[in-house]
Amino acid sequence: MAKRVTILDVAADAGVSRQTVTRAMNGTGRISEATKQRVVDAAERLGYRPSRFARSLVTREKTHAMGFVVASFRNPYYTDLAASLLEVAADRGWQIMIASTERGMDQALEMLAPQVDVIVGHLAGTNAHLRRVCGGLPVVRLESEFPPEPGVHVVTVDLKTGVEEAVRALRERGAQTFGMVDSANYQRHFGDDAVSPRRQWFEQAVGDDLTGVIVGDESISGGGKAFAELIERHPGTDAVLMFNDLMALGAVQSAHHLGIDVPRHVSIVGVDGLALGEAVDPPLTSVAYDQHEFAHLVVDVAETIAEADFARIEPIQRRAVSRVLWRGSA
Amino acid sequence: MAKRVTILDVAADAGVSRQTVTRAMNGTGRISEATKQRVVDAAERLGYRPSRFARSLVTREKTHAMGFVVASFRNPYYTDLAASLLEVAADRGWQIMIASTERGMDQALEMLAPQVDVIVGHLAGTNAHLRRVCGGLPVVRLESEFPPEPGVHVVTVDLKTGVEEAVRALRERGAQTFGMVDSANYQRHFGDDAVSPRRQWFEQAVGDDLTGVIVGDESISGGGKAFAELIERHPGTDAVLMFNDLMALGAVQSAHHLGIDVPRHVSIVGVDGLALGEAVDPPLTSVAYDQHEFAHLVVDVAETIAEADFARIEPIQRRAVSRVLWRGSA
DNA sequence: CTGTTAGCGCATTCAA
DNA sequence: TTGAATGCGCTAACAG
Repeated sequence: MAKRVTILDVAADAGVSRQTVTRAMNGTGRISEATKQRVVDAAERLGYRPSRFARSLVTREKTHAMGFVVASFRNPYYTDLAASLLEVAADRGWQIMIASTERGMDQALEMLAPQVDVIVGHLAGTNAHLRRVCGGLPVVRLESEFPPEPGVHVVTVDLKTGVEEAVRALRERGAQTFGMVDSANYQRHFGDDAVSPRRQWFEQAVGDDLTGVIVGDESISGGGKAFAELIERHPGTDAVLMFNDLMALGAVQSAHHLGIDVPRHVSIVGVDGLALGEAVDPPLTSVAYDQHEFAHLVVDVAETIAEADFARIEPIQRRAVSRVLWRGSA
Repeated sequence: MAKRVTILDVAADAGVSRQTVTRAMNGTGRISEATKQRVVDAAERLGYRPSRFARSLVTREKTHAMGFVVASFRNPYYTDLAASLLEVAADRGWQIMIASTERGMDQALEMLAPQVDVIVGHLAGTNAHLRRVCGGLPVVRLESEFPPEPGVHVVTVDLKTGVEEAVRALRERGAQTFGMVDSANYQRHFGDDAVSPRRQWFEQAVGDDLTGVIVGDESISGGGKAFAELIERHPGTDAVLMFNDLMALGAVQSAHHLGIDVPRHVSIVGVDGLALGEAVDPPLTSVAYDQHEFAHLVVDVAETIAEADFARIEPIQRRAVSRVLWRGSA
């Protein structure tokens, strides 16, 4: 492995001091065109590339880096969110480094931690565990049910309001009986008796008009299967809340196969407001959060942490609003 | 802005030398449990966080970082590719930093360049321009028609073979007349007379059996519109190649609206093999490249560059194969 | 316009 | 087990 070409090598080769090399490479003002050219040529010939670490060390780089941890980029929920975060972060001078937890969350975090100033993501595990794995790095948990604490901040979405709004509006449109497809993940994590928050809000909102709740896999096909089962077991249901848009996509497909007219016979409402919802027929109505607002909240928190120079500060909690995005399926 | 807490502050607070702090923080062997605890406590109290730049500078970090430039994360083509790249890169010890060119390619590159060891992406512009903007950083162009040159390497997909295979197989299945929907982007870039490579390969493969080619926007709706126009102008067409899967999705939707049975009346073939193609009905047949293989080729190139210590080396070119992924639409 | 000096914050030698 | 020196590669500040 060849020794690294440093600024000194270039300086020697060009017969100048290292400071002159810096000036030539960075175009920082006062330098004669001739020597600049000589330095640039030498650098090119030697294949010189400034060390980003050394440079950042001395300039105390003004752009910060955020590590974004996602479960999987195969899931449009995460890619949609990543798209918004990428846009907002770029506008506000933040870099995004991404890692997926498909090979294990701890491994992803260990890889990311040395490279970034703050970790952001839908993280599992206790706050204490996260703090340990992240090596003292500030963490921003997304959609976490754990309360924030020093070093671990939280950004969530108030889906409750959106779910209530959806139920109210569906009633106004004539819906009288409600069903829901919940995610199996929740029970897998917290036990068979556990009831997901979304389901709680929904059951509270519909009261006695609930026909039934079926649990399904968090995927398109899982949603489709669970929806079919729900309709079979509770044929009178005329409005269904799907745990999220991915599952709702499967429900729309499933309804199509079963010959059920959506939304005339059954209204289908998803959660998240994914762009993908527009690609199906009918387009998906969804309890949507504003991804752009959400991304801004995340960067807000990161910015606040950065302004405190990444020292210990009061834990922060932010909450984005949600509202029903009426498209075609309800 | 508070001064940064350094290792010296912790050392002073704990009443030890800085090396002892290093040892305590990194768990590097010889240190008594008592002093270690004292140091860790002091670090915690002061909110000490090691500088990743200083550390990387001195340890010559073994994990490299790759800057991945995409046009937009709203486009499933890029998110699918990013997912594969993320998986492969993680397995092979590479970090991925992502930036989108929605706010301008040069801006994205300038942001990325100081943070990574190599730039990868679907880049526009001349090689010379890229080299300048990237500040001498090695570049890997994806799907580029520019030949590689020192410092600018290339990874492409051999779609020609896949397109030929598709036409041959469609003929065997009875297709006699062929149409195509091309992307308007190509002509926008290279002038109205320009013919995209995909179109060239397709026209060459179908010969006299071509009914027509319509140009459309590179989007779901653009594909749908162009497909409808193609069928209207050339009603006899019984097999259509869509420029890519995104446009093909629109074509399937459009056929549905027009009451055209796919694939009985018209076969539809996309290009890229996106996972999204499985979510529609009928699922999309596509000239697919193996994203996993493609990602491996990209990391191969990056690895080769890294092994040469990022010095000037012979330009590299790699090419992934493609084959037809028969699903339901053809 | 150019060179010299002095760090940035850390880990890796060495001694003690 | 701990401490003292040294250098990673670079740029900022001050010379000249």
